[in-house]
Amino acid sequence: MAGRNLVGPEADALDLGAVFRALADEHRRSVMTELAADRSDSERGCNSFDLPISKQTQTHHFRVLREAGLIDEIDYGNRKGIRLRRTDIEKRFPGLLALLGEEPPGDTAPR
Amino acid sequence: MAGRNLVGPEADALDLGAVFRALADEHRRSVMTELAADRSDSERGCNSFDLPISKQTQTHHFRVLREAGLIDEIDYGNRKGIRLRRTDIEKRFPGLLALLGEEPPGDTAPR
DNA sequence: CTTCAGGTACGATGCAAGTCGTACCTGAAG
DNA sequence: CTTCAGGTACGACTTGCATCGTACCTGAAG
Repeated sequence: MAGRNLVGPEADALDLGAVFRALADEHRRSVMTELAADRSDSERGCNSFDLPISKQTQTHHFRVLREAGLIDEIDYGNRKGIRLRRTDIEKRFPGLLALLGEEPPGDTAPR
Repeated sequence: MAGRNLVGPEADALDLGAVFRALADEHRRSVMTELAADRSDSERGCNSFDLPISKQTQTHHFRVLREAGLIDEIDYGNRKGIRLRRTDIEKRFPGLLALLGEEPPGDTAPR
């Protein structure tokens, strides 16, 4: 469990309702789709997704994703890292991340 | 495409966002979990789920599921039949229905 | 030290959605 | 015909949530 100082639920405690609610939002789903597409699972800066929303709203969305157990947030003080919890997700909900790839890219426009 | 007089989107037009939004609600997810568990895919009456909500709200939820492309609603005039669109769902989002079985039964309490 | 960019906390706002009350429709059974 | 259960339509209410404004914190660079 290295590099996870802003913690979400454990792998066994992932709630399907929270996951679906998290993925119901277009912006959060676009983030997850990008993360799922990168098989290297490298840590990313949270402004590397260029979401068309304010900083405060981005903070809110990343918090929702973390509390759903989908990502880790690594706090560096004045910046933050994002990493997909691929193994935990695949363990609890196998095939979920593959579904995100089924969505045609470019459909991530707000509403 | 027999027995589908209240139609939702075609199989190719299923929207992942609409699906996740539909499955984000506990009541709708409990319906889908029951339907997914029955491999015979027999048609069911829409009061066979004993949801702890009023008739009007049930109508609303079944409409959302239909418009998301997850179920068919067969109108008999004074009653209604519900059938899971398993093949369409599996074609567009393979593995999605299996995820619903990952949820422990009895977690379908409201809120 | 000051400055500045990245990020968070708190509150307010606006809109979407879940819920139900009332009224109405439909078809089957008396 | 009347009665009744199942279902819908419309509207109202309430909650949840996405969004942003303001203020504040953190760490790095001058």
